[in-house]
Amino acid sequence: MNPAEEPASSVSRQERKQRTRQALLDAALELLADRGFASLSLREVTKRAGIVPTAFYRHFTSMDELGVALVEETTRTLRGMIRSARTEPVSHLGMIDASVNTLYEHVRAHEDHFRFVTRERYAGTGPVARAIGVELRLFSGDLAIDLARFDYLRAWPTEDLHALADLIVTAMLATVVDLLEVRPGDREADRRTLDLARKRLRMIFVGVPHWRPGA
Amino acid sequence: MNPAEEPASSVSRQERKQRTRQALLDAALELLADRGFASLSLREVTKRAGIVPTAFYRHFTSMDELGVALVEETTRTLRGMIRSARTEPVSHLGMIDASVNTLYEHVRAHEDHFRFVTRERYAGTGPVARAIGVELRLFSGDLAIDLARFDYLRAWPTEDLHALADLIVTAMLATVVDLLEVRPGDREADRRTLDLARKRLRMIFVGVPHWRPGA
DNA sequence: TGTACATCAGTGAACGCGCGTTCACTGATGTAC
DNA sequence: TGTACATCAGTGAACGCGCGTTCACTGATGTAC
Repeated sequence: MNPAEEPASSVSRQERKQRTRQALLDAALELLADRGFASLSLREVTKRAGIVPTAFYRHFTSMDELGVALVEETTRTLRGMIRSARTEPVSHLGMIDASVNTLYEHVRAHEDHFRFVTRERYAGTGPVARAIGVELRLFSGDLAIDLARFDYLRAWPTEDLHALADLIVTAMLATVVDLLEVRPGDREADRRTLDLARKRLRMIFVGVPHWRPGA
Repeated sequence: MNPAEEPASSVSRQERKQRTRQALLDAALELLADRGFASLSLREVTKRAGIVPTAFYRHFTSMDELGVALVEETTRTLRGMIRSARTEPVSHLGMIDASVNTLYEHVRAHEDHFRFVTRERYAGTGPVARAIGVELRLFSGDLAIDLARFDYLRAWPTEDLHALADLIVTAMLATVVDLLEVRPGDREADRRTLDLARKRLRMIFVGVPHWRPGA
C-alpha cells in the first residue's frame, strides 16, 4: 500500500508524498535503461513505483512534467560535476587529465542520469528535449566563461570562446556515450575510452595557441 | 485501393509491390518529422501509406525491419554526399568551405533522412540505433582513409587518424542538428550556422600541424 | 490532553481507444499448356 | 492466341491487451478548539 517501507507514523504526510514522488522519478529512470522516454507509459512507471496509476496525478499532471523533473534532477548531477572540476589543478595537461577523470567518476556514479540526457537530447521536439537543450546551452556558456580566464584565451572574442566551449562539450558528451556503451566491469575498455577522450581534448587544445581570434 | 495512382495494368505486380514498399518508407519518414521512431505505430504508417494494417506484413515482418530499411535508404543519401565531396578541391581552407557547402546542400535536399539519423542515433538499444552506429563507424573509417592522403597526416598512426575523423564527423553531425533547427527559410540563421560550422572545423584543423602523432 | 472536522495521498472500478496480430477472403496478375 | 490454374498484394472482421483519464471512495494525518 505504501511505496516506501517505514514505521509509517514516524514521518509527516508531506515527507511521504515527497518519497512517493522520488519513487516515481527513480522508477522512470530505471525503466529508461534501454528505451526512450517517449515509449514510457504512466502505468508502467506507477506500477514500478508501487502505486496505483491514478495516484500519479497527485504528483505530476502528465508524463512530460515528470520528464522535465528528471531533467532538473540530472541538472543537479551535472552541477555537482562542474563543482568538482573547479576544485582541480589548472595547468593545460593537468586540466585535461583532471577533467576526464572527473567526468569518468561522475558518469560511473550516475549512469542513468547521463544515459537519460544523451539519449533524450535529440529525441524529438517535446518539453524534455527542449529542457535538455536549454540546460546544455547554459552548461556550455558557463564553460566559455571559465575558458576566458586562461592566458591564451583572454583575448578571444566571445563568439570564438563559445565555439571552443561547444567543441569541448560535444567531445565530452561523445565520451559519455562511449562510457555508457562499455560492457560493465570491462576495465580495459574503460581505459581505452579515457585514452581516446584525452586524445580528443588534446587535439582540440593543441590548436588553441595557433588560433587567430575572430578569423 | 491502390496507394499509387497509376493506369494499373501498365505496371507489373512486382513493380506495384515495390511502390507500396516505398510508400510505407516515405510515410514513416514523414511521420518522424517531430517524433521518435519508437513512438511510430504500424497502423499509423499503413494508414498514411494508403493500405490496410495487415498488408504491412507483405513488405516487412516488423516495424524494426522497416526502421533498418530506412537506415539503408539514409545510407544511400550519405554515400551520395561523400561522392559529391570527393569531387571537390583539396587545399586546406578550400576543403573546409567545400565540405560545409556540400553538407549544407545535402542536408537541405534530404532533411528527413538527416533528421532520422541524428534523432535515432542515441535513441536506444534497438536494431535501428545499432544499424546507425555501424553506418557512422564505417563513415568515420572512410574519412580516416581520406585524411591519410594529406601531407600533414601521412605520418600519423591509424589511431590518431581515427580520433581526428571522429572529431570531424561529430562536428559535422552537430552542424546537421543546428541546420535542422533553423526555422525554414531563415537565410540569416543558415548563414550563421554555416559560419559556426566552418569555425569549428578550422579550430580542429589549426592544431593538426602541431600535433605530435601518437602522443 | 481530547474531540470533532478537514485535508488529501492513495484506491479501485470503469470508460473508450488504438494497438499488433490472426485468419479466411478476393480478385487482379502471372504462367503453363 | 485462348484457357485453366497458381500466385500473392491487399482486404476486412475479429481478438485480447495496455493505454490515459474520470470518478466516487477510504482512511490515515493534520488542525482548530
